[in-house]
Amino acid sequence: MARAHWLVKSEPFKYSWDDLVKDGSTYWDGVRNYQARNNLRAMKVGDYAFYYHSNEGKEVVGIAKVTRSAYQDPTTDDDRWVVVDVEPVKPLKTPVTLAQIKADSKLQKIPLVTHSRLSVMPLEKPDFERILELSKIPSTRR
DNA sequence: GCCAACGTTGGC
DNA sequence: GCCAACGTTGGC
Repeated sequence: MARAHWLVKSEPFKYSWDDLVKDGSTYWDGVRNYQARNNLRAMKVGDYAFYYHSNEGKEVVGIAKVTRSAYQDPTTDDDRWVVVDVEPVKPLKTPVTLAQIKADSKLQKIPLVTHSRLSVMPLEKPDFERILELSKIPSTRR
């Protein structure tokens, strides 16, 4: 089956891209929303996920890879919640901001725009690639 | 810091 | 099972 694409959000002061790079890998905890949880469960080893900084920055900063599929969240006894393991793949050349995504005619339907509170969301491949394209535009030309 | 949007909880 | 109240998230 083809690799799936995702976007995960983190508040950078809680756990930033740099933290992930520093740690080498982490488990993605803290999801307490059923829809996001279901998305976590659908992730497979090898899937790519954009790493988005919410609140501070509000931009996609890097690409992470799923290294272990969903298992019981070690931070709670509540068996409704799961985590996945992720590791950094590479940072985006230039971050892609929410404003850019909102302004892009091809990206109007992605959950980040239509469903802003969802913290783990699937992305269609063309949308994933479109965001990658945007990240190649140097910030000086924006 | 405010507030809108949305999800969850709990009373009935 | 409905819906009002409440809490949380996240953009601005």
